[in-house]
Amino acid sequence: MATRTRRTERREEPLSRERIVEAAVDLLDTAGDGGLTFRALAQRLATGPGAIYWHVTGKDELLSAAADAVVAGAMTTVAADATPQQAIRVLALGLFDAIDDHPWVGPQLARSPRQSPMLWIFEQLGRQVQALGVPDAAQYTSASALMHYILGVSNQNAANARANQPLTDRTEFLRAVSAVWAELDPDEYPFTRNVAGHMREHDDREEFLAGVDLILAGIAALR
Amino acid sequence: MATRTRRTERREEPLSRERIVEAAVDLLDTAGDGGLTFRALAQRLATGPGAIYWHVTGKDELLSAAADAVVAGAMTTVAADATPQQAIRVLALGLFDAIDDHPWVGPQLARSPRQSPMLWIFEQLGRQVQALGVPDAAQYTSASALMHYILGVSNQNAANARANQPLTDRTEFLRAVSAVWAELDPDEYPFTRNVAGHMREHDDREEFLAGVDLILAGIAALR
DNA sequence: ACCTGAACACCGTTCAAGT
DNA sequence: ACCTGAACACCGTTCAAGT
Repeated sequence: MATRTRRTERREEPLSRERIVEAAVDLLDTAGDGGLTFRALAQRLATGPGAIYWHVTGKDELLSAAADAVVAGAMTTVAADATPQQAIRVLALGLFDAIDDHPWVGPQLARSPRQSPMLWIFEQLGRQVQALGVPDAAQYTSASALMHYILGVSNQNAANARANQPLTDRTEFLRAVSAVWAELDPDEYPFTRNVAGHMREHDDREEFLAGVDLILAGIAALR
Repeated sequence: MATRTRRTERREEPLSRERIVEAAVDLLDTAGDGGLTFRALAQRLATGPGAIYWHVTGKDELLSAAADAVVAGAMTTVAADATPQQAIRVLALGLFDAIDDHPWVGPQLARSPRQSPMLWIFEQLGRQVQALGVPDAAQYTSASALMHYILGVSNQNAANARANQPLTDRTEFLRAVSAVWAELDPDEYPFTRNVAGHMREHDDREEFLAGVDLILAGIAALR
């Protein structure tokens, strides 16, 4: 008998929801927010645009599924012996990095109709809030504050990165923002001008975690 | 001489950036996120689609300008004799209501290239943070936490309202969410199930303000 | 059951032509 | 300077026809 090929030849694998979503994520990462097209996706999958509709109801479901996949991947590892505070920081950084890698996820999360990825994030954060010993009546508020801060900053960061692709260096980018802010009209933007200096020596992720800690301090004050 | 018409006849006013943006806001409010079309907008302005391009560079600028107009309108009134805490609550509620009235603003704010409306919100909140006596190094973090929480919850609320247009009654809607959450798999969503009950008797705007106060408590802890 | 790809209705944007 | 509207390139989605 002839030797079997070691790994399956990349021959015509059948189309599947999984393969479609995977290709969609790849296309979104590569070609950006407007790059996901049924025609481009079909070409990449070596088929016609109509074929995709057999596995997926439409573009909305496709985007939802793509966001689902990214968020699920970002939330896998939660160390069992971590304190709630540590676990929250790990979750926060995981989301921050995932959204940085997949900038299209942010806008999608809010629009999602069933918004299951957000519910999952809410659940994960809420468990840690519970473990912190927050009284029942304040648990919703606490988890909500953490989630919205985390997603808001992550989105903002991703949008900035997308808008300033030329400046790949992060410190260079922050320096540029700082310079723009320092030039603002002092009568209209006194505060923003004032914090412009702080921006120059500020590390995104540390700054992000400082915000998480601020909210954790607020939560602690509730006990 | 014939009597003059009391108010100017709505005859062919010349096209202007202002009229275009106004019509765009109206169209977005009426027809929803996908309702803003150059053809529909041109029809409403009794002209051709090409005419709009003389006053506006494209759809992105149009959306930015529309969001700008809404945010500017929401941030006008800040009482001079209010405490910083009160001023922050007023700003927060103003944004909450504005985004509730114009649900398309949320997604737009994040995407905005120059994102000037967000900078303006940041500035307004930051001034109050400064007035609270927060040390310089923590002012950025504090204003950022407030802004992202406020915009996140407001967007979420607007997205929910848009998704559940049939249920106009708010308490009815919350009851529905509560019922769905209570039915979640206890192994996968223990926390969310647990707070489902709290949702039934929860007032959106009060809950929203509770979150603002939580962050204010965190800010106070920094002093 | 699953795929193909032409066809439909619609969109943002351009541009020669008008006033 | 400002407006008109046909035309272009592209999109999501459908569907008769194939295997």
